[in-house]
Amino acid sequence: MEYDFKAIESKWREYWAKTGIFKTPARPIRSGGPASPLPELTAGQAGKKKYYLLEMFAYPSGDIHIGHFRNYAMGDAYYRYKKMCGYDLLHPFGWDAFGLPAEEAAIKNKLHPRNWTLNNITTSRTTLQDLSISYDWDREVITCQPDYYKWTQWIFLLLYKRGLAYQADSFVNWCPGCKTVLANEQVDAQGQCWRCHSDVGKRNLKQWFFKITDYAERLLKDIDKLTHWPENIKTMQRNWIGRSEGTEIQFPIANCELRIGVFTTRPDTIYGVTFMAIAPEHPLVEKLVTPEQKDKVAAYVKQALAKSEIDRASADEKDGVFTGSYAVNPLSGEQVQLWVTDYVLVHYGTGIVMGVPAHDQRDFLFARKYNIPIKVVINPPAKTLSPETMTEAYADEGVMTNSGPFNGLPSAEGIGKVTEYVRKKGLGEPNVHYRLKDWLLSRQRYWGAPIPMVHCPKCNVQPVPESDLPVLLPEDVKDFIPKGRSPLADVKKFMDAKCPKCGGPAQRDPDTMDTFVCSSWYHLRYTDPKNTKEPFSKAEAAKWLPIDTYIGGSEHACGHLIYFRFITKVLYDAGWVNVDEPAVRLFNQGMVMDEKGEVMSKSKGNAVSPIDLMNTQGMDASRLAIFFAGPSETEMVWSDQVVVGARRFINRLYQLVESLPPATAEAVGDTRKLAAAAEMSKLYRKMHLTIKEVTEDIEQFHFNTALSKIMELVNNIYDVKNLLRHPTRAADMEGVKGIIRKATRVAVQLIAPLAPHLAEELWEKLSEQNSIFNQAWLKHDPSALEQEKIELVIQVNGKVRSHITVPSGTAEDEIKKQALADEKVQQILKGAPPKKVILIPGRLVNIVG
RNA sequence: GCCGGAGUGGCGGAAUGGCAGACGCGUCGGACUCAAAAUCCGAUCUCCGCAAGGAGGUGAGGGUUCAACUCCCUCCUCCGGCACCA
Repeated sequence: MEYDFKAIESKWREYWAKTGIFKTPARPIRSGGPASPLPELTAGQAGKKKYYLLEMFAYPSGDIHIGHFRNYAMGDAYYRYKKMCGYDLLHPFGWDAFGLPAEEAAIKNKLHPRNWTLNNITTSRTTLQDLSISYDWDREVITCQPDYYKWTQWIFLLLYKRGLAYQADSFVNWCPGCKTVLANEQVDAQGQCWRCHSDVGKRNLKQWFFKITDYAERLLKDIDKLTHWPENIKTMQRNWIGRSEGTEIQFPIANCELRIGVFTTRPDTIYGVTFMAIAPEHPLVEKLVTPEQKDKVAAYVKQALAKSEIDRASADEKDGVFTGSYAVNPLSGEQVQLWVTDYVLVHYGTGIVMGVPAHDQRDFLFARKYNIPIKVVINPPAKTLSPETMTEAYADEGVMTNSGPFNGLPSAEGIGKVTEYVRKKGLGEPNVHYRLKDWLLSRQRYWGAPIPMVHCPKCNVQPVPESDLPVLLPEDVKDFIPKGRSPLADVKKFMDAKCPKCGGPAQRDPDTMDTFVCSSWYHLRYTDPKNTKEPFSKAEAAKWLPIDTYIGGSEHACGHLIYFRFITKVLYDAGWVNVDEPAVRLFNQGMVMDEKGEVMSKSKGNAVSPIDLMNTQGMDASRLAIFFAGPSETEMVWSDQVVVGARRFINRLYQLVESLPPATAEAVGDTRKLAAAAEMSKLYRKMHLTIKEVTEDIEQFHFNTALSKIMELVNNIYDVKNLLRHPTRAADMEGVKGIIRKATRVAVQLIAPLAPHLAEELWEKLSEQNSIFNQAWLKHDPSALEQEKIELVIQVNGKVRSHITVPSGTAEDEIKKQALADEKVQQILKGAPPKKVILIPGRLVNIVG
C-alpha cells in the first residue's frame, strides 16, 4: 500500500492536539527536590531535567515561509528528541508584533496596524499549528498587546530607576524614508537604513537612550563564558563592542581657560602633534571658534552635517576649517592649530583628536592638503624618515626621536612611559573607550510601546508610576502617516497627562520604543506569560532559565543578541533573575535560497509556502528534505528535487514495516543469541552503532548525517531481508525475522524526531499503544559494538595494498607478522626487510619499506 | 584594509591525522510490465587496461608526518561581518 501522507499526517496532528503532548510541565523535575524561589540550580548542573528550548520569535509580516519553517523544524526535531530523552521542556512561541511594516501596510491597505498585525498572527499561528511544530501555545506572547507592553514599560522604568535610561540632545541617525531616528545597530555598513535603505542622515534631537555602555566591559568579558556560542557571533560582538585601550591627554587652549581632552592609542607619538582636530558636531566647537573664523566654521559644520554618513566616510579627501584657536602640546609646549574636520567622529573617544601626520595616514592626508607641518617622531628600525620624502604615514612601531626625554625608546615601550609621565603630571590618564554607543530607543512612530514618561513644565521629566502602567497606546488614531515627529504628539487625549509629582498639567512623551526593547526580554516573559502582577515571577524564571538552546539567524549578532544579553544582566543586577547570561547555547541556522541563489522572502515573491509543501509533498517528506540537504548552519537551496529522496525513503521504511510478519511473531528476546549468523550479527551491530551515532548527531544538530545513518540502517535491513528470498538455512529463518523486526523498530524510533507523523503511524503498526514521543530514547549497548573479528587495512608506504582479518584481541606482534606475511606485501617488498611497521589498533598496519 | 568561515565527483554533501567520495539526487544498465510510471537489483571520481590490476586525485604551491581533505606556511577564489574607531 502506498503511504497516504495526507490521511496519516492529519491523523497524528489531531492526536497530538487532542492529547496536549506539547504542553509545558507545570513543575520541571529537578534533582534534589522541588524548585524553590531563586534556587541555586543553573544549567550544566548534574542531574537537571529541565530544558528551555527557544527559537527566535517572529515578526508577523504575513505568513510563515520555508525559511522560517527550516528554523522551526530544527527546533521541533530537537524538542521531540529531548522529550524522548526524558527532559521537561519549555518550548514557547510568540510574536514581535510592534514595528514599522505594520504602519506601512496599514497606510497601503487602509487597515489599522493593530488589525493588520493580529490578522497576520492568526494566519501564521494557524500555519505553525498545521505544521505540527511542538509549541506550547498556552505561553504565546504578543508584544503589541497591553498585557505584554505594560511590562516592556516596566522594564524601561526599571532601567530609569537604575540610572540606565536618560534623555539627551544629540546628533542621531535619521532615516528620511522611515521618518524616524535609528539605533546605530539599524544603520548598515553602507550608511543606509536597515529597512528602507535610504541614506541615513544626522539630526539633533532630544531622545531616550539606554546606557548600554555601562555594561560594555561585562558584555565583552562575559563573551568568554559563552562556550557554546558560534565563534563568528562572538567575534562579531567583540568587534562591535570594540574595546580600545589608550590614554586621554589634556591639551590647554592658548589664551583661554579651556582644556580639551584627546583619546589616543599612540601617546608615544605626542611630540609629533602638529595640529588638533575636532568633530563638527562637537559642542565645544562654538566656544573654540574665534570671531574671525566664525562664518567659515559655521558654513563648514553645516555642510558636514548635511552629508550622509556614507559620503562622509567614503571621502578620500580629508577637509576641514581652522577654528582660529591654538592648543598647547602639554609635553613639548608647542602651539598647534585647532581645526574642525568631519573625519573626526563625535561619538568616539572625546570627539577630538591630536593630529600626528607623520604616523597616521588620515592626519598625513589632512596635513598635506593644508600644508600643515609633518614632524617625524618614530623612526623605523635602522632607518631615518624625512617629512619631505614621505609619501605616506609610518604607523608601525619604531624608535622614538624628536621626543625630548623619550628619545631612543622603542615606541612600544614609549606608550607606557608617556602615559605614566602624563599621569604623574596630572595631564592625563590611561583610559578605555568602546565603539559601542548607548542604545537610542526613541522612535517617532505610532506602532510601538509608548515611553512611560511625562514632561512637566515644573518638575521636568517624571516617570509614570508603576501602578499607572500600562500607558496605553491610543487605538483610535487614524493619521499615523510619518511626518517626522511622532503621530502621538497630535493625539491630545493621549498627550495630556497629570504630572505624577506635582499633579499639575503635563505632557506625555510622544515617542514609542524601538521594538528591540520588546524583544530583549520576551525570553523571560515565556517563563510566566500570564502574570498580571509582575513581568514574571522570580520563581518561574529560576525554574527555567537560562535558555538551554537558542535557535535563530546570525543577522541578529550585533543587535538583538547584544540587547537581550544586556537586559538580562540588568535584571540580574536588580535581583530578578539568577543568571547573567540568557542563553547557554546559540545555534545559527542557515538561510533557505531559491534556485537562483537568492534568499527566499515575502518581498521577493519567491518564498515557498510550507502549507503548499505539506499538501503536495507531505510534511515529513519536506522536513526530511530540509534536514538532508546539508548541514543545519549552512545555506540550503530549495528545489522540488530535494524532496524526491526523502519521499522514497519514507515509502521504503513504510513498506518495510508493512512487510513485517504480524506482531505475534515478534522475537525481541535475547537478540544476541539470535545474532548467530554473520549477516544477523552484522545487522545487530549496525543497529547499535546507528543508535549511538544518530544520538550524537541530533545532539549537535547534524540532522543530515543522522538521517543518512538511519538510511544506511534501513538499507542494511533490506540487505538481510533479501537473503530471506532464497533461504538456505531454514533453521535461521525465525532468528533473521526477529532481528529484522528489532532493527526496524529501532529505525522507527530514531526517525521519530525527524519525521514525527510517519514514526507515530509506524509505531502504531508495530502494535504499540502509547505515543512514540512518550517512549524513552534508545541507548546503545557498547558491548554490541565490539567485534569478534576485525578487518585491518594493510598499507605499504602509505598506500593500501591489502586487507587482513584477525580475531579481536590479537597481539600486536602477531598482527604485524601476519601483515608482513601477506602475499601482496611480499610481492612489493621483494624480500627486503621493512624499515618500520606502524600498527594503529583496530584500523591499519603501515609497512615502511 | 582588518576579522571570521569556506573551497572535495555531473549536483547536494560525508570523512577533523589512518581505506577520500558515506548517504542522497542525477545518469547508465538490468528485472517487473503489452507499455509507461512506480518499485526492485547493479554500475557510476579521472586516466590506462578485456580483466586482474595499476597510476593520478579533495582551489594552487611548499612543509611537517610512517600516513594529510584534515596540521603548519605562502598564494588564489568565494561568502559573511566590520571599516576614517584616533
